[in-house]
Amino acid sequence: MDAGDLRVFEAVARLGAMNRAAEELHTVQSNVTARIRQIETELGTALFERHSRGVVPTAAGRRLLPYAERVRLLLAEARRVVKDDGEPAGTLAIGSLETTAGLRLPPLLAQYAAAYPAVDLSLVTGTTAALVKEVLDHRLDGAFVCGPVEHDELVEERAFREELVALTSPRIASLDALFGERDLKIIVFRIGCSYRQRLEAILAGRGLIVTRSLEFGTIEGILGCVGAGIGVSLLPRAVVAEAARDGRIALHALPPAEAQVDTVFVRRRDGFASSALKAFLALARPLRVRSEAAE
Amino acid sequence: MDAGDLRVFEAVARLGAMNRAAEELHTVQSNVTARIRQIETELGTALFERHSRGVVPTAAGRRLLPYAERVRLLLAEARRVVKDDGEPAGTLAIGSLETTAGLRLPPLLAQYAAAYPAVDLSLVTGTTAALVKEVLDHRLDGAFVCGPVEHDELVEERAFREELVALTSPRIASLDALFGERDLKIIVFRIGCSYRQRLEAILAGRGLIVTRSLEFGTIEGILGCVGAGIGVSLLPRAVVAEAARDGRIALHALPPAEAQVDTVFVRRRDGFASSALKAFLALARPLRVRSEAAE
DNA sequence: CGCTCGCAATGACGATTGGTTATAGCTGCG
DNA sequence: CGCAGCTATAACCAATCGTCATTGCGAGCG
Repeated sequence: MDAGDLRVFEAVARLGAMNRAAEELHTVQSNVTARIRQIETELGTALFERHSRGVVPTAAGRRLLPYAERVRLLLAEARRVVKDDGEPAGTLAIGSLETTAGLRLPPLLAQYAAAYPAVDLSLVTGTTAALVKEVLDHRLDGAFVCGPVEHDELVEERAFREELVALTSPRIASLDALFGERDLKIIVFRIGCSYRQRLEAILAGRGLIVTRSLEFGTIEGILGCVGAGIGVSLLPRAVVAEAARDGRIALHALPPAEAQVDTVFVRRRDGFASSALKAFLALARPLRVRSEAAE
Repeated sequence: MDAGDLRVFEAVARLGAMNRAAEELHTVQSNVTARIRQIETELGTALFERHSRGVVPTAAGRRLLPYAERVRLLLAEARRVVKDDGEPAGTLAIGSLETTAGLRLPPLLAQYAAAYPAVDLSLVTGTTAALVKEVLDHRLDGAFVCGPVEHDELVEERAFREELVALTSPRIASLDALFGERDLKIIVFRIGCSYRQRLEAILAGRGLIVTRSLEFGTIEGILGCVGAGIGVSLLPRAVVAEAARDGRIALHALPPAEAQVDTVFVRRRDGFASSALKAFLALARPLRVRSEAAE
């Protein structure tokens, strides 16, 4: 039983059929059958129950499955470690909330890309929950998300502290004045956006229950909608300061307990941090200090 | 690069020569050379510097080395997990201090052996430091050692609480009376015995500096030597109670802070606990309660 | 009931890889 | 220089792996 065996085993277990596994592995069914049988005889245990519609793992197979993934991940990590000679290189996949990506990251990313041209840097945006999952599944090296996360397998460090402000149409003088409005909606980036729950809680604290919502993919979309009086949103102050100066929207400060939100950088605790990631952290950490000092 | 490749890589790195690695792997040198070269071309990096007297790992090779072991351990664990159907079976290697092995374990081991005849149980004795190392190196499933250990990779739970008593010849009325003795020695099981440091500290606290020591492999040896007035020892009360009743030696109680010692059971935190080990823990835990209640 | 569909098992065969043998080349040492 | 100890390389052999074609089996369906 070596790494190759476990790869075919994993494919069969996941797809539930040697046929499809063979297809995915770019080989033929008989080959998969033979290798599975070989592993089974080597281990002295049946790993699958064969049925006419496919195969299902036996208890032993279910026990083996997690090891197939662990071995795969470990070998992949070994390859990366061997190639990583301390000079940041290769790929670095970072995740971020939409607002953080727009507000805080551009200078950081530009600086990083200039300093380490050998790194293939990629940035994906998403919600906190989605990004955390991506990090856990080894698809992202790390992510800026809404903290705290407090997950056993992750290590997090505070990156930025934002002041959230409520956004409304310029016609609205204060949050309390929202009571008169009809058909009010919560306007957020996406379903599952981290700020959404917080906004709902803030409004609920003022006696406003708003269940309908709109999702946008861009800041501009949110600003336009809020300005038109369609709803209320919650965003970091710095993101919307300009729009407020232009009179397109009104900002409503919140008490610190409601306004303060920490953006944390999460990464996996286990395994190894590539040189590319280490360099990124080294570049990002000073920002955190500056951000704290600015308050 | 699969598991087999890593095994030959590991042998070459450890032995510092493809020649000797080939011998250990029961193959020939050219084969080892070829596989190493193949891994190197696959990874695109040299893993060894070749010299006329052998090979030394490059920086990349040194980075890869720990992964070779981790993959090996992970695959070995996978095999065990597959075979482990919940019914305790296979091997169970337990370590223990000599005194614990003699005093506490016999009924436990007998009970375990009777309840789980399918398990090939083995017990080795040694010092705390040696046993901890054996556990860390996967050579023991767990060990009873002198606590606390407080190692990141280990989980420990208190098993027994012993009262240590000082042993002297019957002629000595108290520890303070030792001042008159000449050529006094510390008598312990072995170099590195966990109780040795404690005994030295206890004597030092009474103004006695004893640097010479004797080591024995059996309780009887220690008792004989102590009884003959050659030295002083420190052992759990229960171990030596009978000898004291017979008048062969004198016991000297110590204040609780010095006398109390916890015997803890340590095992690796990571990985998995075999059914054989789980069953052992299930059997051992009630003993702990009884031991505490007896105080 | 018999047909077909989807899937696994099997056996024969070619391709690729891994292992073996023998030999050459390098380096430090007496 | 020649020896000892090591690695590199080429040629050959064996085992494994992958492929193709075929068989067998159970489920679903007309």
